[in-house]
Amino acid sequence: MSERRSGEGQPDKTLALLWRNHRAAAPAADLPERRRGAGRRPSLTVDDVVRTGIQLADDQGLAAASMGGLAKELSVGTMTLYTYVPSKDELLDLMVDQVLAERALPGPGEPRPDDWREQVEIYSRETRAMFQRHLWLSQVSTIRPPVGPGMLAGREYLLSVLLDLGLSARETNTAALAITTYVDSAAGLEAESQLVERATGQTNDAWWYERNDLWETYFDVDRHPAMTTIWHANGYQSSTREAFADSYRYGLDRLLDGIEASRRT
Amino acid sequence: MSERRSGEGQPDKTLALLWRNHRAAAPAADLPERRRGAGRRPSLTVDDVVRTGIQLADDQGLAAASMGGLAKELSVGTMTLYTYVPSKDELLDLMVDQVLAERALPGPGEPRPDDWREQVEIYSRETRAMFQRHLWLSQVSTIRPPVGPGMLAGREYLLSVLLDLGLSARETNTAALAITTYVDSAAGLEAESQLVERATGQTNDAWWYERNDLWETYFDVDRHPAMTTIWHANGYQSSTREAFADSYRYGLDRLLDGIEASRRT
DNA sequence: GCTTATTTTCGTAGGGTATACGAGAATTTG
DNA sequence: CAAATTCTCGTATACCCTACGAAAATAAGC
Repeated sequence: MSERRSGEGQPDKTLALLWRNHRAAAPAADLPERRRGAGRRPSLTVDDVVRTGIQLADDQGLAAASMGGLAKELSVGTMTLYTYVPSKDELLDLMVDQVLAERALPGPGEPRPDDWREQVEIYSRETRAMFQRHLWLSQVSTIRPPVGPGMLAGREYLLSVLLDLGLSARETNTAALAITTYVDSAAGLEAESQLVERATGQTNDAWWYERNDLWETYFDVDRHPAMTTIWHANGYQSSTREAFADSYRYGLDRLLDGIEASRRT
Repeated sequence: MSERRSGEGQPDKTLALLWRNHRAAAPAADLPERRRGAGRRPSLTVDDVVRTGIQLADDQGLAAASMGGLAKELSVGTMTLYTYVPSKDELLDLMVDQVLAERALPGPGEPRPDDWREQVEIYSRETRAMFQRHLWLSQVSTIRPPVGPGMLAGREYLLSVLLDLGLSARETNTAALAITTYVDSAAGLEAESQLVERATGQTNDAWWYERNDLWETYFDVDRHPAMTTIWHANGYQSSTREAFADSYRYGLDRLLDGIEASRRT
């Protein structure tokens, strides 16, 4: 599930916004030649808009972070926002990169655990926590991610962890992609699960319970022997939440087992 | 990324629709006491609506499968559709379960490969193919899936495969969840990727190329040594599509390696 | 053939979304 | 004080879902 976030007009403009607070490689004096002095004073900053967007989405859901809702929150006209941000899609990019950057991932040279698996665990933990803080992230497509400092820091960290495994460069990159796919997707599903509970005011367990009719009326034991076996052997977790947590842990551990084993052959 | 699909009013009604073509466990003569004979003749069937919805979403995107668009396609008034389907959300449930059921997964008693990994491969292949045929699936939330024959068949198959591994019932279920999470998510991302390409008329490779500025203007080598290393060692795949395919294969294989290894200890 | 019961059909109305356009307000420079 | 510049934001357009209720179609009973 995902939002649209289609094409942007000016990649250069977008990049400038994403990296607006990084003087690192200073922009080539191209855009910033705004003749500060003339003209009406802005009443907001880009950061104001982005911060409010995140806040609103956190508190009341992504839908509440509409241009109209945002404007009301900031006490300005809707169209005023377009002075600061080219479009809703770009604003979403800015919001996403901002929260991606929140993750406390050790940078180059900073101390980190010796064990590579524990280092992956940091990525996993921080990413899950990020999704938990910002449930709406699960509704945003990551196919064309914001190419900003936050996203790059995440990729850098995971690659730096896997580089030490001594795999080929290609394999290292492939492994990193596989891990992010698993971790990000699973963390996203977990967040989405809670989002649905909040939006509907009904726990997922209650939702399943409401469908008890299924087992009595429609479920055919002959057609579903494996499910029946698992059921009778008490194989189903007691709650949806527990099932999620168990499978997340299990899947990540087995994936890392597999990667570790491939190193020794 | 996902659509809304919030609460449904009558779970019983929904279940009856989902299982409408399965006489297996015949409904308790509760709803079907429609006094066929009196009243105006319906001009459509539920299957017509569902089929057209899938077709429209396949051809023109999920947004085209709106109630209005659907009605136009069927040459009826928009509100007429509500005779056949209680809401848009329920229609989506029906569409999803229908395509889930399309997967050619061996049922109980039907022949299948000896090797369990090859059996998992069938699940993986069929699921990916399903996403490819119906790219819009990647935009639909699976947190509260349609509890219909299609979804149940998928779960049944995967559990039946893993039951033979001799793990505990609980672990078998957990492993199945981990595999579906990985396969469904990765296949969904792949589909979403193509969807974005279609929607924007721009390949993902072209999109990245458009952002070349990043590397020249903003990318800081000192802050991203691992990415730099991978880059110089030619570790990046030549295309987004190739990177996807590689990481999907790699991740699934390592995950299955890990599961297999856990069996021997 | 008429009445009555039943079912399907669907127009209208209401509240939501993003954003193109252009006029007007505010501010500094010359 | 005029000119240049920049920010502000009302209006209009074209979608979305669906509650409501009136009208149309059909069959059974008499």
